[in-house]
Amino acid sequence: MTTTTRDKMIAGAADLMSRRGVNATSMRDVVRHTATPRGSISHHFPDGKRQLIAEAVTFAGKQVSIPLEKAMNERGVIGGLRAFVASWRRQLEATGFEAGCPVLAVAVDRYVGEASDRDDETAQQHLLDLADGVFADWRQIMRTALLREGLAAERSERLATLVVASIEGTVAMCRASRSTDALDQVQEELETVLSTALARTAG
Amino acid sequence: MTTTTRDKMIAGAADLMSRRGVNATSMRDVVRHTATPRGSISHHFPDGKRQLIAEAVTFAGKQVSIPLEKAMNERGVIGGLRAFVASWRRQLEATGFEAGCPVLAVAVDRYVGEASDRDDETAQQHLLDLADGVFADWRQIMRTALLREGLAAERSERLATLVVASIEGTVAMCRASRSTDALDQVQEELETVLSTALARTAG
DNA sequence: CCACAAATATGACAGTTGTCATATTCCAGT
DNA sequence: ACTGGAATATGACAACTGTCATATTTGTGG
Repeated sequence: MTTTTRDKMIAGAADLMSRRGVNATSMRDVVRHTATPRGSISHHFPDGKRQLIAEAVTFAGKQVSIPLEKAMNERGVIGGLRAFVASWRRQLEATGFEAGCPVLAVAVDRYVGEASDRDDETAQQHLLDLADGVFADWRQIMRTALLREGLAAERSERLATLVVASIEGTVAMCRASRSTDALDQVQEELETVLSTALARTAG
Repeated sequence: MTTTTRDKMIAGAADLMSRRGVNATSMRDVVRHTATPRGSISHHFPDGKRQLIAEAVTFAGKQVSIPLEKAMNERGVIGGLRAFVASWRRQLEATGFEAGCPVLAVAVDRYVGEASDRDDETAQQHLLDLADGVFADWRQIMRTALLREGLAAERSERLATLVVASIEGTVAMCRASRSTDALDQVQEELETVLSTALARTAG
């Protein structure tokens, strides 16, 4: 495939960003980690590191949202939540609690490129907008599933936000504690909250 | 006071870390931002940047936990939750959604110092342990307050984890969206969850 | 007033970063 | 076979990083 090198760079950047953060991930690290040619960076990403980060964020976003939407459609809200949590647990355990969420990394760890100009400010916001769009995407999937099972619009939106935010926070905390205990606890409470909210609707 | 320079450096480091992340905060940035003498860094922090980060994390931890514990004692669980959320909302709005949580920054954005030796691995874990300790501290305060109002031990622990994790995640999301909407939504749902859990106990 | 340690100033160090310019290789289309 | 553009290789650039060594200042106890 023609785009293999490019895709490997994007996936490798997302992986490294999720482990170390944005600024601790250098382009030389990416080519080392993915065994890709360094000379191709400026060819595949003419706008430099900022473009690579941007593509890594949308890549990571889809990598989560596509199976999430599928699970929601096939297994309902509770099943979808379980799949969502399970995928994060898998990622934590498979990497020895090294990898977290690259989208959260962009939201927390601002990339500081060439300073001075007002390009700086606007380019920063471009990356933040991208991360915000991914979070909004995930929330939207959750919200739609809750709506479909009969929950009110505003309640669905609030619960969707709670689910995404709490799991993002929990994944970061699990990385710090090198344990999935927090994830287990949050999963149980979220299941309880969603179940009772849906039961109240049905009853 | 003798420790004014030192304290200004610690507070400034915590502030910059909460805005840009750990690796995007250089020691030269800290002295620029706090108008402190650069030559004093190695004097006040002989172990270098890692020590400054460590002190900034514990400083930020206490800055949250002390008023949180006070609010929990004076106003109960719901009041304490409201104070907790309000302090984060204040921080977001006062800084134009620039500042987030420096402890989360340490958990997400790994500081990469001098490589090679196994010091690397253990020193990394020292910072992660510190962040984990702060999160555990906040959770403990929440858990104790829930216990005191009659909730079962395991439920208290789970709910405390949910509260801290969801708010940490929400603050990061709000920084990305430059809006407190997510915080409003999460606050409302958390209040509902805690209220019904406590009501079930009392009734 | 003096001495002595704490605090600050200043400059240098090797290493890394993102970016770019220039060469070289690869490979499909004719 | 060959040509033209895509892809890769290689090295260099200035800027920045954390750290350290070496002055110089400051403030306080004698």
